[in-house]
Amino acid sequence: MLSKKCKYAIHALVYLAERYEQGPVQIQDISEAQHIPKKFLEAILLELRHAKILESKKGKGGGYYLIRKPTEVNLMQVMRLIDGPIALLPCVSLNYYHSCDECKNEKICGIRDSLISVRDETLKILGNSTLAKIVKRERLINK
Amino acid sequence: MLSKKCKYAIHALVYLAERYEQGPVQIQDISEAQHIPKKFLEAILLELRHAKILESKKGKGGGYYLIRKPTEVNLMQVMRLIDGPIALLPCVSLNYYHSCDECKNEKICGIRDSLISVRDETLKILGNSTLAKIVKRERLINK
DNA sequence: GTATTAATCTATTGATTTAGTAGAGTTTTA
DNA sequence: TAAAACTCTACTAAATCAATAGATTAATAC
Repeated sequence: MLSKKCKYAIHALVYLAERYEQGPVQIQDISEAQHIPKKFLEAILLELRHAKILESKKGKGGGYYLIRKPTEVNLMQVMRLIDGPIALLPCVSLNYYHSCDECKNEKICGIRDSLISVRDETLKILGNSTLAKIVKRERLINK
Repeated sequence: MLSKKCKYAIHALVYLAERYEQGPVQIQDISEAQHIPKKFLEAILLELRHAKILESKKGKGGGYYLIRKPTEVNLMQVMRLIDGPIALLPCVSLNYYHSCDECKNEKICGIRDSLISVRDETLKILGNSTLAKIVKRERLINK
């Protein structure tokens, strides 16, 4: 399961993608529209800024905005950033690999095969789910 | 990520599947072979018994054994039992569904589509990963 | 029928993670 | 220089995870 933090991050990013290249959006605005606790959201947006997905502007007229194209930000990136590994076990993780201490020999483990398949299928779908596609989908539904 | 509990459960079940219809296996035996803390393993095996996957026998010559065919127990069942939902959000879960309180309208949510795809692909792979197949895989590797 | 073996049940615990909150500080703009 | 808005540090309550301890019950062998 994704953490609430991650779900909030995705919703905030989709919200910002809808307003791409339309100037900074205030935390308050996102917080109210998406029902995300403001202080919690502040921390999340900061993290996305540090990851160079967002940029911010201080002072009046300030706020947050996307600095990558909505076609270039996907759910795989966001989930990895906020929640860490996508794989179901550390020993099949590409970005957060470490071996299971209780396994003597990883090569002999019969469950890794299945978990590698799950990982690869999941990454394929999430890597393909860009903010642009999500925004498009929501606009289609609303028509 | 799977909990350690779930990983332990899977390893214990694979161990018992290797010994299917060969009489009860003691907790101590599984615990040592798979490097699982004994007391923790006790609780896990009890849970698997309550789920009617295992049965136990007390006293001398006692232990745990599979009461379902290894072809009829798969990773999807075990993960759901021990860790709960497989879906990435409660609002796309088949067995543990509940709506996101902050979403006004689920139909309009553009991220659900992707998460439903992830869920379906994951279930397909895990549902197909039976203990029998895992045991077979390990035997092949060992040859 | 008693000793031994092995699962069962109840309960508690420490560490970590999650989901926030509080409040002072800094930067920008009007 | 006041107001707006992000930034940073620190703290906290609750839940979950990963066990551990110890007394109890049931089955078997002798």
